[in-house]
Amino acid sequence: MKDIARHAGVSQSAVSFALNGRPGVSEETRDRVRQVAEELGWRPSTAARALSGEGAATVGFVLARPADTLGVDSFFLQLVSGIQEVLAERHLGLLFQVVEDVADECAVYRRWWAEHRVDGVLVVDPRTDDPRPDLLDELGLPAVVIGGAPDDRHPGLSTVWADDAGAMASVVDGLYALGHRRIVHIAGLPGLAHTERRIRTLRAEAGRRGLSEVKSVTTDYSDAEGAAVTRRVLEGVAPPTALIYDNDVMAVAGAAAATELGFAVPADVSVVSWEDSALCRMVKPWLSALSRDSVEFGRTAARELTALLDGGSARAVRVPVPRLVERGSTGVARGA
Amino acid sequence: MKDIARHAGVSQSAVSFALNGRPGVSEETRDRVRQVAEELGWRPSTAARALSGEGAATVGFVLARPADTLGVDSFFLQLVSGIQEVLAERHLGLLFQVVEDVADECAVYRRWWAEHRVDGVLVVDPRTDDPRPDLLDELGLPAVVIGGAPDDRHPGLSTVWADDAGAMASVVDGLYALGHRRIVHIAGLPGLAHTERRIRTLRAEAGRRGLSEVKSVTTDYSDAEGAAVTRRVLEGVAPPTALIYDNDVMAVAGAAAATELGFAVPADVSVVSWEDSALCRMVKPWLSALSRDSVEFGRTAARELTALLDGGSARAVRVPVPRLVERGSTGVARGA
DNA sequence: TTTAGTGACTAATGCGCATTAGGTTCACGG
DNA sequence: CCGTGAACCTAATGCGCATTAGTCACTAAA
Repeated sequence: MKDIARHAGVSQSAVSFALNGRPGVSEETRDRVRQVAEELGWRPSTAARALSGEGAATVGFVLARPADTLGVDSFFLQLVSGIQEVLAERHLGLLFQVVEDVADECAVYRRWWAEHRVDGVLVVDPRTDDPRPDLLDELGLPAVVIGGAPDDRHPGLSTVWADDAGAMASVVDGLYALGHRRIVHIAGLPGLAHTERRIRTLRAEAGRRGLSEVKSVTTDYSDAEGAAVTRRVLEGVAPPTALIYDNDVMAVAGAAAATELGFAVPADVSVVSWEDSALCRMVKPWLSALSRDSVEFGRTAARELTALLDGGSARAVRVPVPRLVERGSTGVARGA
Repeated sequence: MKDIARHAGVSQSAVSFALNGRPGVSEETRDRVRQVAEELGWRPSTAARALSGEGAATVGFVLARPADTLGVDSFFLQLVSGIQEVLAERHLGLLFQVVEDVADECAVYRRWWAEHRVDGVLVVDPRTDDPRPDLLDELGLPAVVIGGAPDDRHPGLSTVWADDAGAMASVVDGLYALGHRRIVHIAGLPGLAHTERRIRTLRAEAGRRGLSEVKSVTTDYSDAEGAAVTRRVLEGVAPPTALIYDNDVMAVAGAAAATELGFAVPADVSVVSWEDSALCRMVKPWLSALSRDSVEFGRTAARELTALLDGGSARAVRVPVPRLVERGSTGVARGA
């Protein structure tokens, strides 16, 4: 800025006013300063800006997953991509960190907060009994929870969520209409808010229809567990006629396992994946899947966070209910 | 720091000396200051540190991919995970950005540099005729190129690379030994350095053995193109007996396409994937794949970058040659 | 007894920006 | 002709830290 001031023949303050749209300089001078700044390729030092109270111009994103669990998962990359798109417009940086568990994640938030490193954070994989909302409230760190249900106890946090309950209800509706009465839901990690929501909804739906042979089994989202659970339930007595998998990886692995056991898909057993991706079109038959726009999900979350940073108040935003894309893996229940 | 100074009954300078291990304070005072800092949960403001010449304590990572291409790809997430692991030890942040193309990527580097936002960057997907090394040289931004071959013209850049040439040679060796003479390599994006290296090596190996029916076809890495190219080459006259795919997504899609066309794997056509992941074990038969440790790849790259930041000189590090994991998709060539 | 030296600390400065408090000039009204 | 305000600009300050240049007391050497 000193250089710009010298080149333009004005004081540093004038440069600051000119470049930040503050009053106090003539339009003429403003233009001249702008031009010089342009020529010099000047960009404000984020450090200096941050130091003089402008915030860090950075948003944090922590992914709490053991390194070996980071497998084939298109969701996060797409989510991040959407987040970026919105943040980039505002020249906000995304500070990304992978940690082992939620405790480490909390430590990262504390550190970022103490270091004034981020202006806000995006929280994923909310859990039942989650320590993070309390912490973020305590720290006063603006935050958007992605995938959590609206939560009255944390009025400071925004929430961007998909209606899992509604989606589950519609999936069960569809399967029921096809004659399915024995349904197993191969769920994701226990303790995750959306896992629990889906499980609760499935139970409620089953109860409503008087279906006793409907249950959920939790897993770690891996192909291995997806296949293992599939084998276990299909080898039992009165095996299910429909399987709902909480992600695409397990759905594909599960469908393969079923086929190996001699169960034809969808003649003997229908398969639904709760995540749509190229994976679902890599097996025969193609898997019916709940499709949602993860990139848009990310955009929405980022928009909520920037709104919060702009001083807006927190709110809960519901993204469209995932849509069931019927492909070849769902059909009429055997014997129905 | 002012608070700490007050609580400990010393000057701010003393606090700074004490906490940074500088001489000028007694051990007794140092301990007291440390303790007070601990109690107050103090962490230095990164902005202030950066402003007083300590660097931004941040490393940049740009992924130049159109949003819709960010599909099922375990490589990057694993790579980032490994990078993180090393950076976290040093309390270095990772600034992550997704952009459309290399031109945008260069713009991001320029901006980061001007804003003093990062101390160094990690560059992925190096290309033939890549503008990035020149730019980074010009900016004087420490950088590690991931996946590029050593490059004499940029003595300032470190390189972490895998020996694609060696791996390709060994794959061709193996296939040749199994009697394969007609081999098609379904390569990735043209222009990527490693794509070109593999193509060149394949051609050389074919030439050495006098094989005329060996070729490479470039794609965009998508399952769709993988399948399309597979169909095209298998439907031609004298179809290949072995297919080498540059990633797991195409390998799986290609294997499925081959099966659909009535080509049994591996009886009629052998399939090798250049990327190993859970995907390769989701189809029957399981795919033989070149396996490498992406997490460790990331760790190595991050270590090289931190070495550079510590003032070390640039070097080229070769990671172990990917190992071919023989599974069910490779076999003796029909008629051999 | 003086002097130099050393250990332990404080005061002062600068990093690059935003901002607040002052200045100077000019036009206009009384 | 003075006072007054507006328009435009400059000087000075602070953000939180690292660092350099002192300051002071006390000890060992001369």
